[in-house]
Amino acid sequence: MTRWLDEDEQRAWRALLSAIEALQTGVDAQLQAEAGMPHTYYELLVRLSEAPDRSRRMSALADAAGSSRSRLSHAVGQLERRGWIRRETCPTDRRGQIAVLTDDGYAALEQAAPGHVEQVRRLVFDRLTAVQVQQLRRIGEAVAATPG
Amino acid sequence: MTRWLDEDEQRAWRALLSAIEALQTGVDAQLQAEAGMPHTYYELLVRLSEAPDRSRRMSALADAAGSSRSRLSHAVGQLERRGWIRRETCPTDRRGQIAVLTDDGYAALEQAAPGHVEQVRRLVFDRLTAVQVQQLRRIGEAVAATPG
DNA sequence: GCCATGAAGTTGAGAGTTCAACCACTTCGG
DNA sequence: CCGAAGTGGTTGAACTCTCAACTTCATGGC
Repeated sequence: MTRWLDEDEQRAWRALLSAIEALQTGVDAQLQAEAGMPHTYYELLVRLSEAPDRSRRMSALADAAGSSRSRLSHAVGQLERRGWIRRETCPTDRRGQIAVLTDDGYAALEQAAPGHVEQVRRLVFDRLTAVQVQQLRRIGEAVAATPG
Repeated sequence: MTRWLDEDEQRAWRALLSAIEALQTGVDAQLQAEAGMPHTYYELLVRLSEAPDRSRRMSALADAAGSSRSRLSHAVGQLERRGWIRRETCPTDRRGQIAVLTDDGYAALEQAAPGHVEQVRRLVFDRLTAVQVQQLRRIGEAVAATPG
């Protein structure tokens, strides 16, 4: 006995899917073109830049960026090759790795940020009222909340 | 002179990113596990199933599903190999191709749909009030609207 | 009619993600 | 202490997506 989506839910769901598609394409294309990295990589740099000593344990970084461990490993490998991140072994747990944002990485982030924010504004905030921004936050938080 | 995001925008943006991440992972994992296809493929089957004769020109299908031409070509190739879609050449435009949902494809969709809807409900609608669903629709439509 | 231009689709290579193993190390029960 | 189970992280293969050519066919101006 499947409870199908009613008319309103259907519309909302499809609108959401279209919005997500537009967002991802727009954000990724901009970052790829102007900064040579996908949005997921940008997010990693952001999270690292906000952390104490610009560094974080791999798994903490994965959680903060909403990434799987595997994805993070591959991504950090790539970013390490570019010299934007450096790996250090954790002193208290020899299994652990610590990802550190390098100066070059920080510079890359600083250089990429304005264009990215501009694009986010164009794609999202220029299209919404202040009230809708509040609504969006509530909705986003509800959907993002872990208990699935 | 970059106009950075203010506190509220920042929160809303991050909540949205987390929500999108949770959604994509949840939806894709469910469909992959129970139906052996990613969400983008599922969308293609849905759009075809709704079209007259269960068929559509490639480019119309791409637009309807919010996909690039290239992505669609690859995807239809894959789905054709599974016998879920068939290609026909367009009678009025010899460049054109028409994607047709096969009976097997329709069956696959019918089999996949309940679990998918269930998951969408769990991830989205069970977490929102009716009012929020309306809000979400408005916001989604605003963000999805083409004029970038 | 012809040619330039543009639209419809496809293709292959490169990049990122997932999934399932896997190794190294830590923790916990006995 | 010792072994079992669990945690942290990596790896390679399979898969999907993007981007930039490229082919084929339609169209509009001359």
